Amino acid sequence: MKYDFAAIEPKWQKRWEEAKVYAAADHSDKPKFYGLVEFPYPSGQGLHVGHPRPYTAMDIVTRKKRMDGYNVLFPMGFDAFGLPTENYAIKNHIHPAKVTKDNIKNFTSQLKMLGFGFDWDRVVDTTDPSYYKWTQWIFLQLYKKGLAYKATMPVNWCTSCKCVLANEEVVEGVCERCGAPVVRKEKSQWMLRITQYAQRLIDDLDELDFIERVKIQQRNWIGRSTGAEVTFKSTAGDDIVVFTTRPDTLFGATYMVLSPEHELVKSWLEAGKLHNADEVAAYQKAAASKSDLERTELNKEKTGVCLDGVRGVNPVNGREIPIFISDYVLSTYGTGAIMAVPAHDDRDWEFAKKFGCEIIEVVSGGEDVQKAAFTAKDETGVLVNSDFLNGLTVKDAIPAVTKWLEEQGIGEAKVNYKLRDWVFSRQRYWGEPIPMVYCGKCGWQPLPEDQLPLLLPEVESYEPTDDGESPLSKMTEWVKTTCPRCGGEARRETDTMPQWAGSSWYFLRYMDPHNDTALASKEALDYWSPVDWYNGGMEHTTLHLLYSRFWHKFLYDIGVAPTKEPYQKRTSHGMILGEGGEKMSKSRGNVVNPNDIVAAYGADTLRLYTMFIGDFEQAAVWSDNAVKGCKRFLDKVWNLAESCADSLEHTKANEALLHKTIKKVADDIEAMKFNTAIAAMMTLVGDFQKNGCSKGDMRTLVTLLSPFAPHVAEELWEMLGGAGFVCQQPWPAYDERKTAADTVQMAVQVNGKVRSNIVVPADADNDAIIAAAQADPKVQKFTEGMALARTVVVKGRLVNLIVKPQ
RNA sequence: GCCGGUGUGAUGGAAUUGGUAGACGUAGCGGAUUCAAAAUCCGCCGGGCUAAUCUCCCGUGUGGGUUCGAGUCCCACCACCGGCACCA
Repeated sequence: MKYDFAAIEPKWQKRWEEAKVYAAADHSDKPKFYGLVEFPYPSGQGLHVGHPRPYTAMDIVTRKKRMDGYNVLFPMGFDAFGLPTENYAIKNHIHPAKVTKDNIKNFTSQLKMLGFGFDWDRVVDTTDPSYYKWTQWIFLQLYKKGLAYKATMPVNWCTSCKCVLANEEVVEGVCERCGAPVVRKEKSQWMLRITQYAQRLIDDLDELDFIERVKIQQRNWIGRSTGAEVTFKSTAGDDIVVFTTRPDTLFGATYMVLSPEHELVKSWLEAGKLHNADEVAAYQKAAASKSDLERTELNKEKTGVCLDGVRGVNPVNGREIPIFISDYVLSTYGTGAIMAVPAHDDRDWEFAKKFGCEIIEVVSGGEDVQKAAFTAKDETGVLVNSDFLNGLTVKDAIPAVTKWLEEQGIGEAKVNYKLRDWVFSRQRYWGEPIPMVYCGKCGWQPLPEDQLPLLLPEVESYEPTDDGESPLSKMTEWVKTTCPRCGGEARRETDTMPQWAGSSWYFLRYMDPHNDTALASKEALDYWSPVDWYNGGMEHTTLHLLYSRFWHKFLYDIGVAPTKEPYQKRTSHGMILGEGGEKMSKSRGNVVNPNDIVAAYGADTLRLYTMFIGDFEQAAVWSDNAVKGCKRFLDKVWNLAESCADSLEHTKANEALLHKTIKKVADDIEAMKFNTAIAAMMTLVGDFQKNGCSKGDMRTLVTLLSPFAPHVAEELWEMLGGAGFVCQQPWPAYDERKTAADTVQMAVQVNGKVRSNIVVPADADNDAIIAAAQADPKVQKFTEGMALARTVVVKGRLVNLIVKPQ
């Protein structure tokens, strides 16, 4: 018989489905294991080779867990709201729901074709009303707790998608999705107060088993910095509050800078206090019209205008100092105002040089501050020109001055975060409707929960409008409603939620996907929480991963979720690149379609190859040629199974390696080193070919192989007379004692250089090993006439003789 | 600029975490089988020296260092990739 993957694979997929071997039990005496992969966006192109890599990896992990006796939950679903579907629908005049349905169908069959052990009874679809009912429900809870609010503010506006973007969706000043320029636009938006969770999102990382780069990236994104808020006076009598991380340098503040949007500037202009009002207004206007891209590109040259008519007063010494406006101070961070200390801040220094401001050294220990700012924040700097702070190090001066400011009532310690609140409105059709109603009398009112889900209405056109309104705004009949509070005439919110909404809690829905009275039952949540291991892309670190941690913490706070954190462990895979080492893309024409590989070599070969291609965490380059090696390996296994000896005993010659391999494959799966696990099995097969092998040997091999290549493993298991499914067998036991051979080969070094090899009994003691080494003629060539000064023995590896001339 | 990551044969990558560098796989070369090809099997496959050998010499981005011993640790640099970017 031949290894006929085209017949075998569908056969076993069908049998697995019939026997429901991958269904997770709601109740079980076994320990639970919840393995999760990021659910795909069901695009029209179908699966590409990027998908199988993380899916196969977690499939292997969860299959191994099942064999280890866990009750495993390994679910799959579809994150189906989003722009591509909507754009496709617009172009082809098909309803997005229909497009989504077709795409999901296609994705499902492709995923099944690859033999993943998903529990298909638990599929979720974020666009299904029975699902988004609960997305809307969570929004209402956020609203009720004051964590969702409507605010008019400058937001990121994608000129091509005609839609608002979250900060996280703007990459280098352009839209993450389409690459079009992003501009600032004043809009009234729903916002989520993620900033209220900033500290907890940082702190709780400590308890989690996330790979370090994910933690670092999240911490950096949240961007905590500690310092103080200090109140300056203006000569016009106002308080100007500034934030600084360096309160110790207060005596060196020689001017102030307000962001162009600062409200004090507005009020001074209106009150006619500024003699150069025209110049100031012109600068404000120019700053407002700059896109993010222009802001970042122009960040080399500092610009600004000095306010003529109002000055600031430094509270520590009563000195009057000039006030500027400049767009290097952001209105959205801190208080939108700074004290400038050019001697000890690079940006202030640069600005001071350009505008001729005074530079006063208050921390000694650096070079001449007229030539460059001295910014060290450690013990190297000592305070000078600073009255009561003189002589203190920077480290000591910061708490000292903070305490003093608090006593004087002119300042206090303060923590700031770079993280901004989450802009939650999108002016598009294909998203969850925001369940809010605006009444002229009562203001914004939440929809009563019994009216959920608030269904997306059928519309004629999904086109976004140029005036920045959602397509839903044209649905006058849908928009018109009554106020839940007073019963009067009211309008529905016409913006929809962003793509990230549905994915912020989907892992909870898998625990109890058909529940109609709660997002999931308490029992299911208690049993399955948290996700034990979640693998996904690095690109979601500051988006989905952060958002869903935020939502989950909120659900924990209101008593819905049982754990503080949603995911115990997070790992991340590298991308698969095209053959040239470039990103796969349609325009480059280097996209590999999994269907083609499955047709030519079978799903097992594809699975094996995507795991063998390289280090799982590292990017890897696709190679059509190397796929063949994996197919050959499976062919060899097949041929061995057909020709092996009938005995169920292990062959003596293979025993040591067999036991080593059992251990190695198990350890490597846990460490996600799938490539070396496969290499170890290849080595074992090489030994089987050399030494011959028995049915017993082959059964063990096939069991080890089954998480990686489940179809062929099932077929061979059956062929070798195994009972039941191989995927339901326990992981083979290995015997530590049997992994050791009787004798070992050791390298002999003389002064650190390998000169020979000796074979000694595995249990030989150091003296015996040294004696054997010294007896070796090749070694003697180098030790002759020398005195042995020292020996180093590494059991089972090498012996090093250190000799000196006599 | 700041924060991460990576750098090893022709090539994808291994290396028990300080212990014989190049496992395993591709590609290549030689042989067996075949009328022939495919498939399969066996052997070779970093560089140098050599007629050929020999753990003889060199070799893990570069230059130093620590160590009996360094791909692995330390210091200084170079190149590429990713993230952030006027966050006071």
